[in-house]
Order: sequence, then C-alpha cells, then structure tokens
Amino acid sequence: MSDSDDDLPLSALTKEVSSKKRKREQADPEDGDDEDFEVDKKKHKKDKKNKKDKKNKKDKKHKKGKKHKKEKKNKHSRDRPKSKTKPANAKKSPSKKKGPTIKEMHALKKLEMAMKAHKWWEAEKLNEDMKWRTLEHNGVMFPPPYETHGVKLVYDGKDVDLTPEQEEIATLYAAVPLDGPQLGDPKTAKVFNKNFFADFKKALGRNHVIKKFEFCDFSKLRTHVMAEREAKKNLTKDQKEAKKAEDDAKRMVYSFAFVDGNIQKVGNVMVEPPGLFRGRGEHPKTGTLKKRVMPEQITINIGPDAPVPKCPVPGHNWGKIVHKHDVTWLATWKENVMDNTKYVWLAASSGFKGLSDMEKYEKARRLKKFIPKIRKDYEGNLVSRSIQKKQLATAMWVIDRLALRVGNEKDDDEADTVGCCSLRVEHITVDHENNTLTMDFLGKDSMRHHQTYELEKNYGEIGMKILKNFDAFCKKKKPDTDVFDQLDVGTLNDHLKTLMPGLSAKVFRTYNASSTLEEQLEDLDHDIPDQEKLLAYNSANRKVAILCNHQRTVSKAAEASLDKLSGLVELSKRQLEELKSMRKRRKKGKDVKLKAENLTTPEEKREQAHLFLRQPSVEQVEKRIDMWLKKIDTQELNLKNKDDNKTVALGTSKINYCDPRISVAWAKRNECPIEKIFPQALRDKFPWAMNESDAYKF
DNA sequence: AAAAAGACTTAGAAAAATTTTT
DNA sequence: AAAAATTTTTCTAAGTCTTTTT
Repeated sequence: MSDSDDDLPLSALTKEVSSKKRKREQADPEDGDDEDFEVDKKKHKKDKKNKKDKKNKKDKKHKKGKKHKKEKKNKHSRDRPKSKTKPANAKKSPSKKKGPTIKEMHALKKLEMAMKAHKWWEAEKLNEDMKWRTLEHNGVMFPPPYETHGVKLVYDGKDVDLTPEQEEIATLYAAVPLDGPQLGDPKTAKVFNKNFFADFKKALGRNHVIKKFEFCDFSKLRTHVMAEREAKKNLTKDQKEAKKAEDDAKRMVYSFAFVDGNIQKVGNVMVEPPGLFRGRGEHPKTGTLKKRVMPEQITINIGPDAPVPKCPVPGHNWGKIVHKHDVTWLATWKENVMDNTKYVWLAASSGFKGLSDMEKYEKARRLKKFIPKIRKDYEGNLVSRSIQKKQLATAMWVIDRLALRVGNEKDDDEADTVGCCSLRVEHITVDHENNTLTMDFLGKDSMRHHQTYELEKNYGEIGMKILKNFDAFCKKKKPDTDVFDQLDVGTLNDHLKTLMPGLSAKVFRTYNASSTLEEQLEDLDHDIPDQEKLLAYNSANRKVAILCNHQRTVSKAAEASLDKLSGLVELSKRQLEELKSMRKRRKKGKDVKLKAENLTTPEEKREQAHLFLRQPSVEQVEKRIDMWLKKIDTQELNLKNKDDNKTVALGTSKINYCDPRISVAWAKRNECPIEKIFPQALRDKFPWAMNESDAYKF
C-alpha cells in the first residue's frame, strides 16, 4: 500500500485497492475451466456497477463500526499500556520509536478496529453448507526469487560451478543445522541425506561431476549461510526496524480479506517457500526437496463478483479461479513431497475459524451431558461375547479415560506413529502383579507416549475388565500386529454418532481437557500477587497438558538455564551454612570474614553477597539467616516450577482444547488480569469468550 | 466397500519479540 | 546498552474426519 492512502478511512482504503485491481488485466488461465472463466468475464462487465454497490455497503458498515469503536476505545484505555494508545507522543521520542510509522499505524489501527467491531459470533448464521456469500481478497504472496551468491560447493576438494537452481538446493542443505533434529541424529541423517541427494542429483542432471554425497563439502556454503544470519542479527536497531516495516508493507496488501463485507485477517499470507522437507521423527521422506510453487499450480477461491487479484509473479498467472461457497480457503495448491493439499486460510481471529471453534466447545459440553450414557454403553460391552464389541468398548474406554487420539491408518511413506485404533501388541504391557497397563508408543509428531496406568487402583472393577481385555487382545499375537484387529476408526466414529449426534473421537479430548481445567482451577485469595495467580493457573494448565501428552523437547538453552539455577540454589545453601557458623562465632564474640572491598566481577559479588562490610551483631546475622531461608525457598520453588515445566508444552491445550470461557470466568472470579494468562493472539482468537460471566460452567 | 481426496484442526520447532539481568 | 532469558508468534507438518472417486 502506498503512503498516500495511509490516512484514508477504511472505505476509501479498500476502494483504492479495488480500483488498482480493476485496472489489471486478467490473462487467460492456462487450463482453467470454461465456466469459471465465463464468470470472470461477466464480472468485468459488471465491475462498475459492483463498485457502487460495494461502496454503499462499506459506508454503511463504516458508520456502524464507529459506534462500536467508541465502546472499544473506553475498554482499551483500561487494559492497554499507554504507549500503544498514544502513538503520537511516543513517536517523537527516538527511544520509543518502533514498528510502523504513524501514518501506517493509523491505517492498521483502523483495520484492527473495523475487524474488532464486527461481532461475527453474534451475526446471523448462513445456511448449513454455505460459508460465505461474498468473498474478496488480494490473492497470495510469493517468496522472493532466489538470488545467487556464487559461494562454491566443494566436491572432492575442488570448487564446483552450479547453476542458480542447483546452488539454491545446495544452499538449502547448508542451512540445515548439523546438530538439529534432522542431521543431529545419525539414523535420521542417513535418510535425510539420501533423499536430499537424490533430488539434488536430479537437479544436477546426468553426467555431472558430482556423483557421491560423501565427496560433497558444504562447509563454504554453511559458513556463508551463517554469516548472512549473523549479518542480519548485527543490523542496527534502525536498520532492523526499516526492514521489518518494508516486509510488513509488502505483506499488508495480502493480509486482509472481505467476507460478506466484513474485513478479516488472512492467516498464512505467503505460499510456502522451497525447502528441504523436515518431517518429524523417522520420516521416510525427510530431506526431500520441496519445490518452489508456481502461480500456475495455485487455485484461487474468490467471490464470483469480486475482482480477481492480479498474479504478482511477472509473466505468470493463477492456475484456476473457483467460487466455492462451501469452503473457507482463499487459495490452494498441491505440495510435491507428500502430495498433500495446502491451503491459505484466514487467521485464527476470523469468523471462519472462530465460529467452528465455538461449535467445537459447545459440542464438547454436550458430550459432558451424554457421558454417563456413553459410559454405560461401553462398560456393558466390555464383557461382550462378541470380540468386535469388546474391542469397540475397550477402545472407547481408552479414548474416554486415557484421552488418546483415535489413531488413523498411516501410509508406508509416513513416520510410523500410532493412536488408539492403530496400537500394536508391541506397545502394550500388562502387569498382572500390580494390575497396571503400560503403553509405550510414538504418537502424533513422533512424540513418545509412555505411561503406566494403575487400572485397579484408579478404575476398580472396570479397570480390571480393561486389563483382562488387553491381555486377551494381545495374547498369542505377533508384536507388530494390531491390538484392535477387529476395529477401525470408521466403525468407531460411526458408533459414536449413534450415541450422540455429531460425536467423533476427538471430541473426547476437548471435553476431557476442558473439564480437567475446570476441576483443577481453584479459587484463590484476591490479594495475592498476580504472579502467584498465574502460577496457580499454570499448574492447572499443566495437568491438562500432561493428560493430552503435550510435550516439548528441552532446548540446550533451557537445559543450561536450569543448571545455572540449581547452581544458584547450591550457592545460597552454602552461604546459609556459612551464616550459621558466623552466628556461632559472633555469639562467642569472635570476628567473622568480611565482604571484600572492591568486588568487580558479578560472580565475586554473588559469592560474597551474604557477607557483611563490618563485624555484624548477632541479631544482624540472624536477620540475614532469615533472609537467606526465604531466598532459598523462592529459588527452590522457581527451580521446581521450571523443572516441572521443561518437557511440558502448556500452549497447545490453551489454544486448542480448553474452553476459553473457563479461563475467562476464573480470571474474573479471582481478579486476575486476563492478559496474564492469555497473550494477545489468544485474546484475539477468543473474542466471543472474553465477556463471559464469572459463573460460567463448562 | 475401499481407497483417495479434500478440508479442516492440532502440534512442536524455530524465529521473533519482549522482558529481565548484568 | 548489551546480553541473556523467557514469552509469544509464525511456520508448516501431522493429525482427524468427511466427502468423493474408483
């Protein structure tokens, strides 16, 4: 967007975009179907008339928006830092200068307000399989073309000249970290290198000097990639800001769509750039070249009356234009590695995403009401004479009580991971002595699920039936055969539908997570610090994350910081001991070691923090002992918290599983500011939940 | 009926932004 | 002011489940 329209109102802003579009000429789609093309032509004829209609609509909307804006403003001045509401002042002071210029800020601010003004969750619903009436957007952004750098790949000790295409692939390889999840693990690295080299060779063509991966030396390229990264990091603050502003400006054009006349944020604006496929775990295709996506591969979904955006790649055009009212994507293409369909969607804050999210939580609440009936259903069938029924019942118990995913079948060219229905005998251990069931398998994203369940202790008679069933299902079977050989996901979900309309296996996880959060969130003293409220919230959140097996790998940095912290605790404890002996000495009137005068390094200062400058009284020493006891307490608590959290990812359940109204209600009841527990993105994602009453029950 | 395609949600890693410590 | 630590956002892979095709 050019500078000139930064200060225009929203209606004018969009008009400007549209008029740009109108000027553009739509070239013939290569093999686009005739029907679609017809519509485009018609649209061009109608364009002028449409413009008028649109303008009227927008103006109306704008007025309506204003009313909301006022309400918003009041609200915002309360919960937003001053610096954001007063950009005019902040702008002048050089220290506070950040993000877009004030002009751009105005435009963005307006867009933001317009988006927030539209309460899509209160709007009238369209009929069942229609997601939109009108849809306008500016297409998708493409990654910039590759720029060659001329740094050489060394083969068998000699520099090799590569074409730009070849150089690009080699450089992509050089960017893969040697200690990362792909190349850091010898087993994965082997597959990665094999797949990469197969594609690299294809790009090199026949009879190229490069024949063997082992003779390729990427170190020059690697150094180059590192240097570029470093250079980027070392830009001055101003340079970084300028670059960010420039990138944002380019992105801006593509960042918004109009759905039924309402402005909405687009999610993944840019088509995925070329790269080396980084599958998780032992993925057979890891390292495969993910090719650059050309406009001809892209299908655009847009309203039949909306102007078709111009393809931004010179000399190219969109593959196809469609007007599918029953889907929510703006663009789609086929990715070459797994042959999967990729989409451009609206952002999480949009009505498209939000509406179905709301429905998801309502469905989970409905399940809560149905759960007694459902349990009755499967508990009876746990002892059915039909193996099929028994397996179905047992699987339902696993999904209900252990919160496992359903476990669809997977292809041979995917990582070998499982869920409930695809569990194999090798994943199960039944312990008849303790009456426990141990599951050890790789789940989604190849995350290990390793749990021992105390079936008798925690689930009594039902638990014993489950144990017996697992034993029976695994007996006399090879380790690599399915536990539930008589059951498939389709059958299971079909059965669930008979128990509750619209029910499927995944709803259990939502229900389970949300009700666990509600159970675990206790009401607190209002006058404790926010920090402690947050801790309480996180501990409830952690229970949910553990239930759902949401994990993260401990980064090196996290490991180091933990070590450092435990070092600090050790130090404090040593100092405490020293203080105690100091007390003894002072009681006997003996002198104690004093703090050195000229402590320079931080370590020295820390080491001697407990010492005094002159001989202390016994009382003074005792006071300090108390201080140190408290200090150790906080440090140990802090350490324990971090340690408990290090392998657990709290975010996933917050974003995807926990009904946000539970959190909002809790925050209200406990006078905990919502931004302590929901960062901006979450507040934007759940606007429909932000005003929930404090009495909300899931 | 089975397989494949399609559309959408869910997921952890990595990058970027922000806050805290030095 | 720089660096380190921590939090938040972005990216895209990997699931679920429904619909369409064979």
